[in-house]
Amino acid sequence: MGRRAPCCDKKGLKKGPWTPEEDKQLVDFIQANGHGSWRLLPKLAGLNRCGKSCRLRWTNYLRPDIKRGPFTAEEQKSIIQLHAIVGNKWSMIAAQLPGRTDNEIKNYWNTHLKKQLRRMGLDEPPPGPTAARHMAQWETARLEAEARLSLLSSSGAAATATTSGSASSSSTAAAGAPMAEHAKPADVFLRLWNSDIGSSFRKAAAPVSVKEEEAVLPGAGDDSSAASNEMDAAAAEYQMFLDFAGEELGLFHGRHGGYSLFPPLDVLSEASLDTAF
DNA sequence: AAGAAACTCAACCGCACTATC
DNA sequence: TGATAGTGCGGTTGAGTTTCT
Repeated sequence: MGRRAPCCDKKGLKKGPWTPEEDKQLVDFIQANGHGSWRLLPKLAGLNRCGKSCRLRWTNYLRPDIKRGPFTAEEQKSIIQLHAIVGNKWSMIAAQLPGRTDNEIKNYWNTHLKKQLRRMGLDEPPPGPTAARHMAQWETARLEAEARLSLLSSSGAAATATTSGSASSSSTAAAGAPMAEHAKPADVFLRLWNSDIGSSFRKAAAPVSVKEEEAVLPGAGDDSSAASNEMDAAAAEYQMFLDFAGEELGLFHGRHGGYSLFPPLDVLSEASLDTAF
């Protein structure tokens, strides 16, 4: 497929921040006519913007169902948990947080959570010999999860077909479309997270990263093999976590972007979330 | 009080995928 | 069947704001 010309290469199209007038024009038009073809929309709505810019503005800012304001503790937890399994699939994560956009979650992750986790020693450690190993564990686990998605997708994911219904795009789900596939409020992720496997994973994850840091410090090194064993154990725990998610709970159903991985947040019991941490 | 540094987040860019012709 | 159009997604940028020195 050849490279496409950028949609905004037309001279004279406005870029940069949207004015309240432009916002109103866009909202009025979409409310009256729907967005239809994004490429045609700006012309029809009388906006001097490219369609892509209009779509972005609408989906990330103007959509009526967008929840503004700070992320709640529950949302933070969900993001962290989901990110641990699916990685930077912001649209998938957003699909589980009604009213939040992928862009918002991505920004929140990059500016708050990443930093927070790093402080706790749970995110990518600083560069070094053990860092590569630590990162490799996480990356391996993440790739495993993605491989499962692809595998299930290519093998038809028969079980999924019965529950997925409308293979709506993640952004549609994020836009508040009803998620028929989640009619049964089975808080699958909580079951996983609260299971023995989830519990042991949680216990293993934090201390290991601290120990692996100590293991590379001069003078702290006579126990490096023990630290290494613990890291292997943590990797194994995480692997079990993923296996359990994929095989026992059927968590990785369907093609990513096509179906939701988990039930929407609003079916999750707040109390269970609190006890999960 | 002022300049520098750090932070935040809306918006843009470019690639990838699907649909259509 | 290949080319093209349309759209979605993740990564990145940069202007505005806040905090620090």
